[in-house]
Amino acid sequence: MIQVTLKDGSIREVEQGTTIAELAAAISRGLAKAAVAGKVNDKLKDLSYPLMENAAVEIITLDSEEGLEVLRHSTSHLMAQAVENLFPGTKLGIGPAIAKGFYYDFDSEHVFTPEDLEKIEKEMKRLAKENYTYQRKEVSRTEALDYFKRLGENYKVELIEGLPEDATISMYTQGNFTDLCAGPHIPSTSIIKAIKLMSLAGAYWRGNEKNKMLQRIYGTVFAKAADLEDYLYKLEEAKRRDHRKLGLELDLFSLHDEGPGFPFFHPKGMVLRNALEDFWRQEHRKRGYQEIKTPIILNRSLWEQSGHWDHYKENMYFTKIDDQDFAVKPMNCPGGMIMYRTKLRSYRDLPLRVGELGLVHRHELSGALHGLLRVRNFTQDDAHIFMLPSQIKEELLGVIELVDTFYKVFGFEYHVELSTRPEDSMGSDEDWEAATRALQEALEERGLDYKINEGDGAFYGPKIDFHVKDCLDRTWQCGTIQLDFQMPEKFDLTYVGEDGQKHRPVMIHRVIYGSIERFIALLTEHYAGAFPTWLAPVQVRILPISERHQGYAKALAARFNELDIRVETDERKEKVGYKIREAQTEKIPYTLVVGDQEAESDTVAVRRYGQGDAGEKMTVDAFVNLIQDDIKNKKLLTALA
RNA sequence: GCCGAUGUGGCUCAGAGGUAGAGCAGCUCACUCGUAAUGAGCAGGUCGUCGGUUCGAUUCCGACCAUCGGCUCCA
Repeated sequence: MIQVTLKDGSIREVEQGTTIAELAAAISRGLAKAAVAGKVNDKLKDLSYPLMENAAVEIITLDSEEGLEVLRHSTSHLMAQAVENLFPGTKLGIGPAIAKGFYYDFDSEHVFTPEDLEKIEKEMKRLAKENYTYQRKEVSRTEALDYFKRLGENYKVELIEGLPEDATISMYTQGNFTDLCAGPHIPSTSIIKAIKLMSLAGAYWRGNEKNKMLQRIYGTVFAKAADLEDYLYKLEEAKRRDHRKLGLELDLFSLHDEGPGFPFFHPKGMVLRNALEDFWRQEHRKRGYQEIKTPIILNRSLWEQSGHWDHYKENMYFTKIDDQDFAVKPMNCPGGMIMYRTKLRSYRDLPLRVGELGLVHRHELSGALHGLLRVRNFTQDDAHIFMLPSQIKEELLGVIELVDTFYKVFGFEYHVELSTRPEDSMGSDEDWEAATRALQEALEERGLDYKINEGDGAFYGPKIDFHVKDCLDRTWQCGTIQLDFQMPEKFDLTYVGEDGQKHRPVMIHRVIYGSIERFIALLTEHYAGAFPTWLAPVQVRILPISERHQGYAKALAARFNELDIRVETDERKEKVGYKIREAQTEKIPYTLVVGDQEAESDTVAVRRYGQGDAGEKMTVDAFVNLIQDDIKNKKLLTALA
């Protein structure tokens, strides 16, 4: 007999060789039915895995993310099986589970079409009903290689050859289909029901653009149909929130063939931008930042000095002026360096916090452009902090606090990643280590969890990235803090220390919004276009009921305008219902209906966005107090879109 | 940049080898109206661009441009 410790801490004695499935059955019938896999000493295993010694065992069901992951992975095999049945000779790439589904990469002469997806899905459903079991077989390296070589599965062969010497190589078979796979898998295909193939895409073999592009089919699967429907509904909701769609509908910005990736901001988009920038200036002023503006175009020599010429050239735009080479800035820092050098700095001046809302241009690949989220010119809410080495941690903490303050105001969740030295970089190992350690210490002192991205740092220093989560659960890098020992060196920046000698300052590059354009996109999707009052392009719209109320409406508008409340009057000869509908469509936070009753008593009938009531009557003063409080406190709208 | 799809009036979309239609928006007129669409009329497009096939193409073919979904990259 052996002892197994279950998730709840209880210990059970079972025969040696008992499988996880049998263990589940011994615990309860329900569990046996729901079980799809098991976890032995924290390692995922098949239900058929025999327990040979004392271990901690957990039964995995489809209620958990891990269970779904197993299901999704197994479904990707099922899809590959269907594809092989329908399109014999298709070569297999890889087919993992991903966040909300799975994919499989195929290499086929045949170019898959959306109609094929329907056929494949149908075949998958047919195969699922066949109730094939997923059978694991451990094989030797030679056996595995022989098998896949015989089938001409060269990608699988490449994978096997890349496996470490001591790796256990396993293959899984369901029906007529066998795939190289570490597992685990669900016991049988009949569990797979709520499936949908989603889309087709090209994907490079092993993610390397030098390799052949394979055809990737994305699909998803859930434990039950209701979950799948819910997921599809959320995708629809996300489409409704798409900032490209809302940006057009709300007249915020536009993109044109004449300037791919170079957005045009409309008056309403500018109001939003300016509100974000005003808030930014205010918060930065409070924290001792100064603001500067450096040129867009600067001489080649500067970019050579900064290292951009060597490390960032592919992303830059160039031009010639009077026969000399110039570059359009892709970053603001070199300009900031020049600024620092305009006078002799003392240690008493440090830390020097210098902000710049700087317009940068970067050549992005045409296929990467995406609304305002990925553009070719954007405004970074940049700042460079020049400081003494002893001030590093405190300054880092200051920036982290600032980022947190900002994101909280918008109600964004975020997570943090730390990126270390990339291959193409400059500087000494010691500097990089010191910089990385400083970032790490600041994060730890702040008590923030973080993920490490090896080799993902900027070419001049390691960085902390802040990733904001949007309504589609996509994450976007917004804020970033980069610690830099290189630029001060390259530009020979100095300060005079207490000892009267020149010393080298350390520098931080950082952004909070990241890019104003991207941040606007995120906000648009996050709020579904219903911006909180402090950001709303139009905060109040006044609707006179008939022409004779226009005078009162205009007088009110003038009053609000004086108070810096963004107001519009809808004087069209339309019914109130029509105007209300339009105001709601435009997601204006406050709509004021004014007729005889209001005009006589200096009151307004207030209707808030998304709250379908007739609106409460209040005096104009009371309304002013209400909206000013709303604006001042940057209140989030509570109503849904 | 790469793979695939798409590209028709401001917006959403229909259409067919013979030289284009709808709804919304816009404009005009009537209605002066109390919380999500009043009615009628008018106007608006060299069907992404450039070539080719054809008696004839916006419709078929090719190239290019842009957009969309991914890959790669990144604020």
